[in-house]
Amino acid sequence: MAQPSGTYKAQVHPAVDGLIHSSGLSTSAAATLCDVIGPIERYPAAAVVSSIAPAPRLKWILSGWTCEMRVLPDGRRQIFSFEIPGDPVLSRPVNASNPCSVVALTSVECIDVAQTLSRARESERTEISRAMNAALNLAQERRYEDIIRLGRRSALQRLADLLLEFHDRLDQIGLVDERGFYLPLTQEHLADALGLSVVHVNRSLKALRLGGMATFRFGRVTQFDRERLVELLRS
Amino acid sequence: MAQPSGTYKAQVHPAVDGLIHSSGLSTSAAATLCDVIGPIERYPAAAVVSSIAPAPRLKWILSGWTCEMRVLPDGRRQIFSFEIPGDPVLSRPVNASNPCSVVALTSVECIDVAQTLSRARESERTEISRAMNAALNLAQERRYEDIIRLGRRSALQRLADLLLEFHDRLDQIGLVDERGFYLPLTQEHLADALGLSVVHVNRSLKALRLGGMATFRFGRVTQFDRERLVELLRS
DNA sequence: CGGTCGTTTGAAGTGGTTCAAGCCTTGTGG
DNA sequence: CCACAAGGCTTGAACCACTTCAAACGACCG
Repeated sequence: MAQPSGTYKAQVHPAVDGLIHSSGLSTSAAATLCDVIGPIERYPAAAVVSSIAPAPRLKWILSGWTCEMRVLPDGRRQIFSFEIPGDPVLSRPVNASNPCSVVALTSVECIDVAQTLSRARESERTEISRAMNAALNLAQERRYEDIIRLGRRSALQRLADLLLEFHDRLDQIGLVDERGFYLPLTQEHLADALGLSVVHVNRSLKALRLGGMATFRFGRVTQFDRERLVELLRS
Repeated sequence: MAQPSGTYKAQVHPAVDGLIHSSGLSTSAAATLCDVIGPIERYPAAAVVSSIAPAPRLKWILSGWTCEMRVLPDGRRQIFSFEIPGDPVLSRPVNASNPCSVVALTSVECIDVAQTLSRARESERTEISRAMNAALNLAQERRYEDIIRLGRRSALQRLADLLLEFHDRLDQIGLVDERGFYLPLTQEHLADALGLSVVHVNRSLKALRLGGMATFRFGRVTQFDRERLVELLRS
């Protein structure tokens, strides 16, 4: 799973695909990035991706899923975002004022951006760094959608909206085929992201399934009908 | 309302106070900032603070309140954030993919940050620019709290949490006195920020009032009991 | 093959919405 | 200075979306 030798193939590397897509990284800079990818950090599912240093560190996901989340005093959780290959994410040191932790949902491979950048030549360093920032910005913009989702949508719409987000993001990195896409989450994860109870997520998923709009089962989304899901958001 | 001549007095300038507080701007750089404050843009209540240029422009609020919001297809609104003097806010050109508009809630005075920076000397320019970014970052971090508010809190808690945020932010710029603070919003604004109906905001405000935790009436918050409001969030 | 975690379903309760009407406050024009 | 209009606030009653609790079922793992 390290970088390929020499030439870079877009199709085999969803993460690089994603960065190119979200930030307009040039293919030549992308090739450089592949070459200088530093020590790969690996985390098993459920591990916390935390910065050991006292300052936040920017990580870049090569493979696997993570989420940003916080556990509330009463034990309930709020998930703020999900990261897939090609996404940058800020991992912070664990302390009281930490707004969120980054948690691996599957086994995860990622790199430390600053560390990898230090291995690149000056010229490409700035371009890659700019691209990472652009991708980070894009993630920030998504938060507006998150807030609308929580503030002004019904349970069914929240699910539809989130599934659409997953579909479109995974599609950009080539992880969607005609049969659907993998979604390594439990219903509880969806509940914690959408501000709903697990039970109600279950019922809403059933409604989506019976309505023929999307089926989420065994970690896979199938029967995904983009048009009708979008339609659902307009009511 | 232009900058004072020569010396800078913290007490008379809530906006500068705020920037110092949120970003650790040095008092000398703050004095420079006051001196170079560029053409002041003025907007009446309900006006849209939009960038005429095709690119987003960073504005810095001198006086008055604004909010970031979006109107949904069905006419309902979602308010993403409120800005008070000393806050930076990104004003975007109006177009279809615009995530949000900045709207003046009172009459507002602000400056264009880039324009003002161009009037400062190199050395102070970087420091002021860094401070603006730090303040912008702080606003970003607040979004985590916003999401928890919407995702995992009851109506009463959402109100308590938002009032606490207002109180603490206004306190930092010296806009709270022992009698309380001004809050130039309608109940509908609160509803649109908290993802609730106006009617329910009204009932919840009544509950807070009867519970002796806070009274919001006629654009003023009084009887503000910080401890009990914090207590309310821990249940 | 048993245990654990995740999913599914039912029944009852509750927090928030919607609709509708009346009231209060503020601003405006006569 | 008063009358009126308009917008915001307040209240009641009915309804519905979502939660909670509880129990059973299914899939996966050692």
